[in-house]
Amino acid sequence: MNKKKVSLKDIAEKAQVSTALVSYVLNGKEKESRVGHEIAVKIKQIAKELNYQPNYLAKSLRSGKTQTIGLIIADISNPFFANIARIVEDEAKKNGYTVIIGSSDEKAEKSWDLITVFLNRQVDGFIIVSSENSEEQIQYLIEKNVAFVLLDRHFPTIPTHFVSLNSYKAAFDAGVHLIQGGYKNIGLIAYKSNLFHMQERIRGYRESLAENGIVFHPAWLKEVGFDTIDEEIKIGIDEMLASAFPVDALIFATYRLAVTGLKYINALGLKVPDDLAIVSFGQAEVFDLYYCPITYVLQPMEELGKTAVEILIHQLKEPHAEKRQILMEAQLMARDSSRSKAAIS
Amino acid sequence: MNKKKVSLKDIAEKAQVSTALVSYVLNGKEKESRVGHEIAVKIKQIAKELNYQPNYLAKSLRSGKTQTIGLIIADISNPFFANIARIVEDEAKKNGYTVIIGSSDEKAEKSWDLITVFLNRQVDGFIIVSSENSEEQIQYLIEKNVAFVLLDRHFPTIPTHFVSLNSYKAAFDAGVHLIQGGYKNIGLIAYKSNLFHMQERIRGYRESLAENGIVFHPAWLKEVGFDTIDEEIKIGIDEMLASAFPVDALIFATYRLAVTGLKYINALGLKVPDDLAIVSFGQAEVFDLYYCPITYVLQPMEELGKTAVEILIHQLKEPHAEKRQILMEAQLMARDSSRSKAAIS
DNA sequence: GTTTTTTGTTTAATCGATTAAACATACATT
DNA sequence: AATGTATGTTTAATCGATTAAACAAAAAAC
Repeated sequence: MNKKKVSLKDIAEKAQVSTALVSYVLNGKEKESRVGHEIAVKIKQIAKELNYQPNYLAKSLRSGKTQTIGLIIADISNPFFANIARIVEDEAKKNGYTVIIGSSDEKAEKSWDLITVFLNRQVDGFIIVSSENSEEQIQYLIEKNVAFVLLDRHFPTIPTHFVSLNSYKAAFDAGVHLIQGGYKNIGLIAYKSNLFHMQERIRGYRESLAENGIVFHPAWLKEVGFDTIDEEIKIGIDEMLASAFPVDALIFATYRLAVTGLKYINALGLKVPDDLAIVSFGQAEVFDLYYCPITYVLQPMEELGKTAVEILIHQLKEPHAEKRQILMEAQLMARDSSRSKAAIS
Repeated sequence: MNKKKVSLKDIAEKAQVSTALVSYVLNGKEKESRVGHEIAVKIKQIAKELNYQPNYLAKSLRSGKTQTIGLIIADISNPFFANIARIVEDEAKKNGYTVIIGSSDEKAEKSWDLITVFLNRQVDGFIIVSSENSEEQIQYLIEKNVAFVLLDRHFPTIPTHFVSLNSYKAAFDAGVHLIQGGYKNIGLIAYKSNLFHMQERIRGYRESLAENGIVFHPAWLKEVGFDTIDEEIKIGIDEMLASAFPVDALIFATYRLAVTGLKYINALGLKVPDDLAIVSFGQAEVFDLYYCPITYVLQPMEELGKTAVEILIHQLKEPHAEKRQILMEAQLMARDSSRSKAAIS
């Protein structure tokens, strides 16, 4: 990284003026600072000639702003989050911000680390997809007066800005969709997590049964641990199928659960949807490629990401505006994996 | 972002010494700068008490180093690159570096943008997955004496550090594998690209045929444009099947081509591998989930990513060491989609 | 023809950390 | 006692940009 970069001073010298003038001109403050017109033109010309690029570090040091956003996501290897990351990055760039991304891998500890590192890097604010038990981190940010928005997951008891999905409604719709298709014994595989959005998915599912007069059986709900999904999903599916009321349809509460579950369903030789109908949260190419396209809950990723950026940037400008809390609606994309029982020969 | 941060000066005042001493002590230079022992202890203690965190901006401005790496990948929505990104990030962090990621979406223009933005942000160096026709960018970096490593793709005519895959060998192996399985009419779907790794995949494929006495037919090779893969793949597959020598096996040169191609193969109602055997580059969950697990070329992602970081960091320490150019070997993971013809009933 | 205003430009402090060089003691050497 | 050598510590410049305040010269006001 050689070739000493062009600095304000270089321009100043070449134009035979002080750096102050150069700074005023290049920041469009000629008017307020009443810079002479010819000089202003000259400075602009020299700046262009030398291809001057201001030094962000110096700027940031002075201003206390880095024009950088820290994005902490729960799992970069999940295509949903990878996509969100890309959207956030694009949107931020449009607004003159750079994004630094970190993946917490669903671990509160890693997310603490990232917060520390990013704060050290003087990010202007955060967009966070929270992991379980990270409430104290959020409290910490609030106390420190750091700007942030929660994305995709939020804590109903902590007043923060957030943009997430109406998980209750989405799960409810998924349940109703299956019931209307003639399925009666509907299972749900979710994460064992106290995260609000997960609890809401469970609640929505149960409510869909209740409201349609279907008695819920405990074997139909399996909550699996993050670190043991492979084994637990197998156990869960086995139990659902072997129960006194064997399931004929199954909802997966996340993309990863679906992928793992479907592998096992394949291994068991079950035919979707004849033996088992499927609806899943999250979307991905996988669902298209499956021999029987998978019905899924379409999350408005583009909007989620863009809105998060928008809220954060607005917050940076007006730190004390009231909290914006947005719940977006998902859309159920019905495909073959949940086609009506009547339609199955 | 309130609560004025603790600075060196704060510590200095509290300890009644100059900032110089504080700096020496906290940077472990007590010995060289012969700082008094009691004072050193006192300073450390106060620093801990106040939970002092140095200001990276100031440090960087002074030192000219930001401890930041710019990672430019070709496509963040491709799980292969998303994974690489994660590996690079982890490895960099272990070495005290932060990574800023940008996706060029296979466009040279976007990649130019990213280079400019990242240089402005004073990254110490780059790890780049080049897009087509970006040679001049590479030349520019060389001229500017910027540290960088090419990852996964390189330009054989430009002397740079790089870590990539032995694409020729991998494609050759894929061809041989199919031939040994009894397949004789083998097609390849690749990108229409002058990128070296793509040309090498084509060369390896053709060589595998040639070396086994199979006459290559032009209809067997389809090169599709980045922006028109959907349509072109359909055309390509149609032509391969309708040709005078209809293919009984197909190699996809990348993950994305495979996903798109398999969708079409599904739509055509072809059975893998009975009607058509498949081998693909890249790996992903999709390949496990397919009704018939897909044979793929396993790239040593972990090593690719780690080595790239290692080379870059070494380069930052010793800018003039000779170029390290590494070609790693892929491993063919044989699965059902290419099982031997003899084994098919 | 002073005084005041306006216009145009420079000076210097600042952001926070680093570090060469200067300074000030104490101790050792002859 | 005079000089030299360690041992501690402070001063001040530096990285590059911003900006309040000081300054100077020209134009307007009385």
